[in-house]
Amino acid sequence: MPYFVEVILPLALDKTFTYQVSETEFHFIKPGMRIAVSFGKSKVFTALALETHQNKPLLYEAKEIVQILDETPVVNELQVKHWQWMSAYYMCSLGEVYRAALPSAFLLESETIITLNKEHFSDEKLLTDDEYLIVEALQHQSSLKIHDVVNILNKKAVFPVIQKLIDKRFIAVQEEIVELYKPKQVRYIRLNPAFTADESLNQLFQSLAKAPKQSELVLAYFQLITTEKKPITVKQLIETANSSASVLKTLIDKNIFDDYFLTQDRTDYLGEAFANELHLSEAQQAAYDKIKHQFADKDICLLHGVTSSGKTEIYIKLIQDALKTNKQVLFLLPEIALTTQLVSRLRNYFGNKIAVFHSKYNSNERVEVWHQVLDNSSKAQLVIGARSALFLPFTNLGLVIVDEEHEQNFKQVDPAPRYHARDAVTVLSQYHQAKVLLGSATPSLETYFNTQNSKYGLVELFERYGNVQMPEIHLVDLKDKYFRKRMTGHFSDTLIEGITKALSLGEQVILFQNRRGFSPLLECLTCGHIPQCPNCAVSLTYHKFKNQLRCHYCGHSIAKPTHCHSCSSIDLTTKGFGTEQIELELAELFPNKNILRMDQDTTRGKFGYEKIIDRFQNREVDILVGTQMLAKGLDFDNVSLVGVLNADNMLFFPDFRAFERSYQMLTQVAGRAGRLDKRGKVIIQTYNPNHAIIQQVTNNDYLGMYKEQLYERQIFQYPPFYKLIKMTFKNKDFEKVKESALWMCQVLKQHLNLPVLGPEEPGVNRIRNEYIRTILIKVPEKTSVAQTKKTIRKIVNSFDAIPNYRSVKVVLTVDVY
DNA sequence: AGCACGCCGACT
DNA sequence: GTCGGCGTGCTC
Repeated sequence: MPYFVEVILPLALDKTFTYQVSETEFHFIKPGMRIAVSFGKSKVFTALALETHQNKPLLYEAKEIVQILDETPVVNELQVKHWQWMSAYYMCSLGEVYRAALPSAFLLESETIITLNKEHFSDEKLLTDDEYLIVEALQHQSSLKIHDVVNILNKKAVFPVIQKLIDKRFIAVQEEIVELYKPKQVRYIRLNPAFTADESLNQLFQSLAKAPKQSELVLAYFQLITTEKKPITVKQLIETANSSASVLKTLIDKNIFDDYFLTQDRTDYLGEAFANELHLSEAQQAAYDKIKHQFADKDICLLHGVTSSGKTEIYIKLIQDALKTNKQVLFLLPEIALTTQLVSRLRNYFGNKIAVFHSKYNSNERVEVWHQVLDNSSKAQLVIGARSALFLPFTNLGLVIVDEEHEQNFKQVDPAPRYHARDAVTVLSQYHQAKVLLGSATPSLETYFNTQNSKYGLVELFERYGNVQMPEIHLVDLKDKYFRKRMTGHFSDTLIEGITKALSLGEQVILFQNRRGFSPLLECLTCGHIPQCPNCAVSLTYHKFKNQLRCHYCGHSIAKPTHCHSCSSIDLTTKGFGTEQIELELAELFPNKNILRMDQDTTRGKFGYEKIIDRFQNREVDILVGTQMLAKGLDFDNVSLVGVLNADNMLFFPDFRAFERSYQMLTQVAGRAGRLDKRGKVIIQTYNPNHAIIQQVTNNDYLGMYKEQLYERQIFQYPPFYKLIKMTFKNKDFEKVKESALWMCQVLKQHLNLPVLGPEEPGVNRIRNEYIRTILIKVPEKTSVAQTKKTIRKIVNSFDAIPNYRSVKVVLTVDVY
């Protein structure tokens, strides 16, 4: 009776695959183990075992597996269940979820390596030119990768050539699996056991009498071993003895010391928890009590606390509670950049129990955290991370905190699975019967709606920590200011006065400029020509710092032209304004002040972001200019003024969430103002001071915004009343995209009996040389979303069966953010 | 998805 | 005549 294993592959294929295994393997394999399998002609993939069985496939001969990669499962049942939900809900393959879930070091790479076959040498005259080239290359270097062969032959289709060479027995091919994960090794030192007796020890010191450096080191070793009572690292020893590696090497060569290696967890934190007693303010304590109360009969609770209300302390208290019951805690943040600040704060309370996990961590570190979570290690009782942290192999999750719950960053846009971490983690927590706390000063409409219909609990905290007052918000009417000529560049006299005053008091200023939709362009004064991206339907953006024009969609860049490409005129001017220009204007207005800019360009480096924040916190900088990055949960203690240069461009962004977003953004930015001893001030420059959103921001009227927006959402059929499923069509051929999207739209309308919008041509209708069309499907609450998705899936399948449309890429996005 | 096979246009 | 374009089918 043959044995089989059912596996998933990290590919966008919507099925499982069956491989044959031996009886021993059959009994060894457990679901959740990784198995290397060969798939297709020449590739080896890391598959994941789902189950073992003995049902021989009828239609094909199952291949044998290459090898089992794990001793014990690295993925648990709850995860697979969660992946299955994700794949169904977000309309992607299980393989895509699998690929997203595992750290890349877990998904082994296969690299075909070819070597010269020395045993069997035929006549070289039998070789074609291509074949000869390969054989010749192999005489210089012992092995070649497929990639090298591609370069040598300067063509892609190298397999036939290689195949012929194999047939002629000139070369051999081996598939080698490279284990990417190598735990970090730490070098330790110990005294040769021969010297442990007192006598031999004396002899040792005598023998070293003429080598003071060496005896010093040995002494230091004894000193260390008594104080540390644990293995001594080489680094430690050299540092303590203030010695050098060469002295130690001599001692090792003399067989006095032995060195050895141990793997270390590189995510180790050396400090200890301060065992700080957490002190909650009255308001915080009350909120904490209410959350506890809500958790008694609700699994999900929203903590709606104004900016700087001290939500973190409440989180800490709740985490402490969960950890006391030996449960794992997951803390999700919208942005990696925010983890540093938070982690250092939480370390004070949880010391070594914290593990950090996000995609910027290198693969080794991620694998370590994965193992710690899998083993329910004490080092990962609290996991802090960006959205991908929800894929960790939790076995015993007790509490999930989603901070800044409203952030759109929680939604993954590309590639599949296009999931929203807040929503996905909600489902996961149900499997674990864990509680979820969502926190925000400006909750998303969806979440707040769920508190109003009693799905979620709601706890409000309307008092700032330490009784700091909410900032006072001033509106500046730009139309009026321009009319009265009170503007200097993009600065109104009011804003300039505000900045001057704050700076004179030694306080810091934050200026916010949302660049979106309004970037500096290069325009020809003679013919009006604006340089465009050759690959995308957008104008190129001018970057003064690098003196080049860049495309924000595909990254294409050219040096700043000296002549107009259209009419050769040399009269070129920049138009529009972004952070860079604001920074320049500021330098002219306040020549003696330190100004720093924070945006995607300045935070690019490894710790670019941290460096800027650090300098600002250390008060080395007087004015910080930045984009939306500034709005995200950063706390500064000396900022008395926040200026918004133009509140309008985000207000009129063509998106059903534009108003909600603007409210959130402005409120969050405004929240950066204020100090313990002084009420903060916010100056918002706008052309629409009477706009409802601007007014609601000014009056801190979340509820007003909520009600008004909710009403609009209901009338215009948007979330939370309707679920949105977006279809995006992409192809190099403009007509093909147009026609295929139209076909899809008609068929959808026929079969769904739901509002189907489009096909629409987006504002930027071409990115990376591909034309784009979109269709939006609106699914009302009462309609079964699952059923609708099935129907859509079927229609997409028949779409793919149309020869002419096959090459059109169709991307499905469930829940559009 | 990726990849190879196979069938038609623009050049050495 | 070949190189290389992309349409087609398949992967256990």
